Amino acid sequence: MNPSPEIKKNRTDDIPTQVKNPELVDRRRRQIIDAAVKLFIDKGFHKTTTRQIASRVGFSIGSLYEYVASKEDILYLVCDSIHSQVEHLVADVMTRAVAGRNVLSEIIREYFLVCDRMSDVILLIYQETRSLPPQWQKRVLENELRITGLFVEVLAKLSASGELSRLDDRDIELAAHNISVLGHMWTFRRWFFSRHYTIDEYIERQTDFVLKILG
Amino acid sequence: MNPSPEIKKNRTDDIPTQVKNPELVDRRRRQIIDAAVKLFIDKGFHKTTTRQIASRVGFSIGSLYEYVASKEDILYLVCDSIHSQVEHLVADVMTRAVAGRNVLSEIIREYFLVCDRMSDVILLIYQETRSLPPQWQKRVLENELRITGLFVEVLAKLSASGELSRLDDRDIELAAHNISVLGHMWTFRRWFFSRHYTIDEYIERQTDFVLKILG
DNA sequence: ATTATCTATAGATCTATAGATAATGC
DNA sequence: ATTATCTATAGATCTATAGATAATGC
Repeated sequence: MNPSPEIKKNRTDDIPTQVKNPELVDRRRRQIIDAAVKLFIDKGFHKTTTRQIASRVGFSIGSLYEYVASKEDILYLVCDSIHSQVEHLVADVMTRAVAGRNVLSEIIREYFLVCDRMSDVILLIYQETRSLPPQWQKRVLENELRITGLFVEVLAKLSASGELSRLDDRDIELAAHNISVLGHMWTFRRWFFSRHYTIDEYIERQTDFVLKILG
Repeated sequence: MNPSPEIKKNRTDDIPTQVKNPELVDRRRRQIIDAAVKLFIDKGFHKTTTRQIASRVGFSIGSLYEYVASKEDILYLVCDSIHSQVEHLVADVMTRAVAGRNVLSEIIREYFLVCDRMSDVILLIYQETRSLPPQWQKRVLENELRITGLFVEVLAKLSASGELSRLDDRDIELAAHNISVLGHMWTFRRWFFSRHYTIDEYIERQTDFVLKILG
């Protein structure tokens, strides 16, 4: 999709490390992220200890601190990785959907399914973003906004081409936020919805609502 | 509104105390809640120490533990108090609105204004509910559901009387959740919305959307 | 006597680092 | 020699409680 060569996003700029070999850093940090995500989902950030993370990765606490400078660094790596996954999935959904019929319904359906699959980590972001240092908190919020921006683009295109009713920019922006958050709502009210609705019923009814607004 | 005499809800049943005088317990716990809310908003639950809470209330750490048995107790008191405030405010909004014209718009407006005013504490609930012991977590979620239930009632009434289009029960339920969460969205995306929208514009546009669905 | 409050601290962690050791490649 | 990893622990907290003290009412 993007013609420019894939830029390997490397967080070495943001998060210093004692280790020289960049591939090793990437690999180890990936291990750290995988271990930490599970523990954070399970017990939350503050109740997870750096020792538990190290031991789950399978190396010592000393080694852990060769790859990050603080526990917050790990949380940032985790949040950034989650957003990057979600963003890729959503972008993917969109390229596939614009080819078909009923573009908007298709996108909503696929996006909500992504939210359903990722619900643990989406919840984690809602709960732990505030535990980040302010500077990284800002980054995480920018990531969130970028994902909403993908919806803005699609809605704007559909509105301009007449496939949806014409709305002003701000209505489009707001509708994009609403779609994002209604996906999240499935995750943070899961304790209720998963007992009373299937994801398919949820998708169907919410799609009808959105189409009444935009259709 | 409720004909039965006001039952003073006393949390003594849930949270044991060493202190015999019930009025004193209520008063001191109110002080503890007030101090803790501010600190939790400021630094989060885990980074607030029991000592800081005690010192902000103006008594010793020893005394604090006469009124609660653990730090989690304080968080529960805080969450419960917040929900009880919000519930009262929302219930209030509704009794006043059903008298007037444009009931639904009026309710949405007033509810969103409540969310705007209470945004710090609403955010706190989203972030810290998971730090509660499971049994109390459940209580907090029930509180949330009860507030959504108030919207369900109103929508059902309006739908039955023909003031809104007829919807089945599940659409009404879902719409009630949506309204609740769109109010919360103003609080947890405040970092974005407060820069780009006034609360009045937000209310106006979201109300138009909701009326397209229900109106 | 009883109730409420305070002081002092036990006991249990947890993060982060210093310095030692092992592995790799010249 | 250089890089990566490990062990051991300094240093800093923090929650919760035991036991002492002050205040209140009989």
